[in-house]
Amino acid sequence: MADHAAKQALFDALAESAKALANGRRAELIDVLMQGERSVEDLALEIDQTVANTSQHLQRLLRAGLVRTRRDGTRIFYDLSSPLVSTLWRTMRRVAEAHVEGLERLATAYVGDRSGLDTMTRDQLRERLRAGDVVVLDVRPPAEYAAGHIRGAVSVPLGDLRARLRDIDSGARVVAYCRGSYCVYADEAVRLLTAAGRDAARLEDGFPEWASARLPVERGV
Amino acid sequence: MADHAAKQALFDALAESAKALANGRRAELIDVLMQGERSVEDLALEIDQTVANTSQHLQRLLRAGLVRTRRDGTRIFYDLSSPLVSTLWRTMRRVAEAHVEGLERLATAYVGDRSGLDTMTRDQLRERLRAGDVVVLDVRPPAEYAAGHIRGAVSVPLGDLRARLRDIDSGARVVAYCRGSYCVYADEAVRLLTAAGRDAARLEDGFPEWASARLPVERGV
DNA sequence: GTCATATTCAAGGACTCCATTGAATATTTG
DNA sequence: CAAATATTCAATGGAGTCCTTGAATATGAC
Repeated sequence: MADHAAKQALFDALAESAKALANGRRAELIDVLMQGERSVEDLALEIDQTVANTSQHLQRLLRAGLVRTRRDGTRIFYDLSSPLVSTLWRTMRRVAEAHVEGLERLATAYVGDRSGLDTMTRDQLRERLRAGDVVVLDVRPPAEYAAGHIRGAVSVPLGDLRARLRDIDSGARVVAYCRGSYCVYADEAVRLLTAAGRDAARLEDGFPEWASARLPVERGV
Repeated sequence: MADHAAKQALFDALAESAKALANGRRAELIDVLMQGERSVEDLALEIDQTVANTSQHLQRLLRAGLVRTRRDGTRIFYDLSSPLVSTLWRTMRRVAEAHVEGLERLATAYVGDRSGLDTMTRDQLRERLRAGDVVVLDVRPPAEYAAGHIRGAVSVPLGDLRARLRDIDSGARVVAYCRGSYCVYADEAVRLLTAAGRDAARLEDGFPEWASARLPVERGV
């Protein structure tokens, strides 16, 4: 049969993309990059690491081919190299959710108690959008909204929500969404809205899942 | 905002399944297990490692929840814990194929030159099966055939093929398949059949892809 | 109970990974 | 050209990974 060395080299190479994702910080990076390209410094803030360390992780992802770079003046923007990478990370998450022991406990330790929050699935939101009786709020940072958002959604970054409460039709049902199920922006938004007497719910997952399900999206401001 | 430690712990946990797959030998193990459950010794032979080392890799996969075990007398059989794991490994392979540098070179170094081999896609084979004008050979070990095979396929382990040539209708078009595109059994079979003057081709991928595409399968002898 | 077989455990050395630190490089601004 | 900013590089210590080796454990056969 074929020689063992060649087989091992092949499977070592096939495992390369897993190695690139086999680190919590790099997983966080991929997760953020699913919302669109980012500069190194920005990513470092996002994952609470030094710029030097973040840069090294990014280069590791680059060597594995999972991300690509673009220079703009003095800044370098990293982005996922293809939608396949989103798919891989999403699959990885699903497998972890199904099989990694104690994950649920860690998730609630991070996102807190969600039992008081009303939620809505993608399908439910799609129905309401079709009916037109819902206000959809994108509570992510403006740059992420600009890079792509649910069609018809309004950009209201979490920090601006309180000030802009009066702009939101007080009779309407409000649905907030953000980066995904492990993102707490939408939770905060729903709590604030509910406390203000509004009828609010969060989308169960986030924009990447909406987009990858090929539901209607828009770009720009 | 939420504390960094909890977020890091969560993403470390999400990266656990990636860590489990982040090794060539463990990748080989998952790849073999996609054909069905196996004993430790059997798996060790398959990946050319000592039993002790194989056992440790298997336990790592077990801790990550990707595989499960079943005891039968003195033997312990390992199996994938869910079809999700197959999906993950298949996705990882696709990403590596698309993004890992030099993978193609390593693949041909292992499987050899396939330019002389006639191939057939899943869709083409499905058509021919519908028309009924094709003989399909499963050239994997008998245990893998028994665990599941393409409906209508005949089990002809590679080692038995030469002896059983006379049993194969000499006028028919023959399609051989095995574990997948990185498996060389079907290549060998097609070369042998072609050399014997038969009209032979290999299925581009293998049984797991056929099954996960929900095409007709059978189990048993 | 003893033996054979299959698997796991435990310890060690070589290697790689990770976060930190401080310096080096590249680009824009003035 | 000098200064400021953004990113990368290089070196370090500590932790984790991987394979090897030899011993320990568990089950079934006799």
